Amino acid sequence: MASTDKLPLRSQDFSEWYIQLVQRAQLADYSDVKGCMVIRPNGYAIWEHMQRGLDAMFKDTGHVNAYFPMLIPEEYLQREKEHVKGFNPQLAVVAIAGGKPLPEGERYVVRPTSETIINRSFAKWIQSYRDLPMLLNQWANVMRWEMRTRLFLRTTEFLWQEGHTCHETEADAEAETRKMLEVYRVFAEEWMAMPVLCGQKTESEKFAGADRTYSIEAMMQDKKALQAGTSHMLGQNFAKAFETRFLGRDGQQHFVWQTSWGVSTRLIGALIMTHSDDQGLVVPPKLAATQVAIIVIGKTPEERGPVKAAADALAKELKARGVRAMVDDDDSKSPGFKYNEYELKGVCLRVELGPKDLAKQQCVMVRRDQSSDRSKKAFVAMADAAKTAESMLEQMQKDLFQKAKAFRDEHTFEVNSYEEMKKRADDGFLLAHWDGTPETEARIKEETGLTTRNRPFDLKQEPGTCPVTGKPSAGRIVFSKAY
RNA sequence: CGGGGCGUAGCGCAGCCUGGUAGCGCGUCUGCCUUGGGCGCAGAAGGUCGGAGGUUCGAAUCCUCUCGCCCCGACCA
Repeated sequence: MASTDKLPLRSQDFSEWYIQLVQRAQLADYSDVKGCMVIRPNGYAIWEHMQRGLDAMFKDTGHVNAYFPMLIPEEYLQREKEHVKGFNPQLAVVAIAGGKPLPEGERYVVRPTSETIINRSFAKWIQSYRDLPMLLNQWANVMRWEMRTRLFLRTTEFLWQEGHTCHETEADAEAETRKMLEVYRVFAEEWMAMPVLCGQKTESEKFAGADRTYSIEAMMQDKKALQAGTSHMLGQNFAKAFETRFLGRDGQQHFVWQTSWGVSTRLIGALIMTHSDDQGLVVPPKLAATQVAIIVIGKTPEERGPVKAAADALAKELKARGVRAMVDDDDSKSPGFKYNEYELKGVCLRVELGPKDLAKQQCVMVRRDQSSDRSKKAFVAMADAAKTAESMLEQMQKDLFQKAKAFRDEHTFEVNSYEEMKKRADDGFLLAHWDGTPETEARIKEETGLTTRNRPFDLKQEPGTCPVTGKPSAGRIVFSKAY
């Protein structure tokens, strides 16, 4: 059993806490394949719920799913100058196939992202403005040979969805880019209960091959930032490289305007680092595999019999309401052991049911996000149990978001001098002026470890002075240390 | 590729500095006892100390080489 020792404390060593938690909650393991991880059923269950939520939102916005090959002819990658420059160092290349070495130029790369191979198809499929917009999404694995990896946050191979769309006009593509960023915001905030900043990335932080990149940025409990999703306005860069053209309403040939956007299993890491505590995993109800665990308590079979019957009845009622509930009748483990076990695994609501409760026709309910406070046990009449459980889950979803938002807001500051930036480098999100040059951005990163996250849409842009160079600044941007 | 750390029982570790033939916790097995916050007690099994070479009467311990893993950094859509 993996759960006899306590976790390291978040406040003492956040990295260690995170790694131990991921493994002890049986979400994922390191693989023997360097840089890769094994997502275990508990971890994959969270991904499945994420997929379900996201996929529904993509369909609502008119997108359809498709699937393209994992191997991309090397030559495709080379076609877009910035794209190949950005990804070349991270590629895994297939140099032998069918027992024969492939000559240079005829090799394949394992997709690091699919813009190029999808554009090959777009170029064939799209003839006229009547074929537009083309709105595709792909659920897939991709591979990027990163130097340093971290469970869920950055692994050599990862699972994601990548949306790829083609539009008639620049304005349409821009609107799509922003629309999908908004979909990500809603998903992050309403499903993951994770507040995010929506905004534009800087030139040096944008996607290789895009005109503009937008991101959602979240704050983890160690006050570091995590880029949780990106949406790219690709302009006509790939269209030109692959000759993805259409006959316009004006009777002329035009290159399509494109977007791409993606989120990955990194979101699982984000979820953990946003909500979980020293007891283990905390998962928002909308994404939890098990929302309610009912624990049967009793010494003898005579005692347990009626308790089990009541527990089963409650579980049935919960399931009828669409709540993911389970009954734990295992008498080989003590109730106390199970409390800790379910807290580690992130079950949202624990129901304790024993002979004493049954005599009073009640049960005990403990919300996972309040379980460290032992006074927060709720005594609930059995008649109301299902309804109460359901409303407690709803409340928990809201409270998790509010708590995370309050944390982020408490750790967001305006800073007005370079000294102040250096001093507060580890304190969270710093709103600072910047002269807009990559040189200054690079210098700040070098000297303080701070990187630009994005320029949030809702951050009022007022002119000021760059604290580093004293040059004029168009407005503040978010700086933070980041994963 | 730099910097640091670690390889000793299924898992987590101590022992190493100052050499004397291996120990603790958890888990496992047996029995009793327990079950509302990680039950308790008693007993038992389980190891070529990552590998190779060297020093020595004697090496987990000292020296050399080697393999592997982890953390931090550099890198990064």
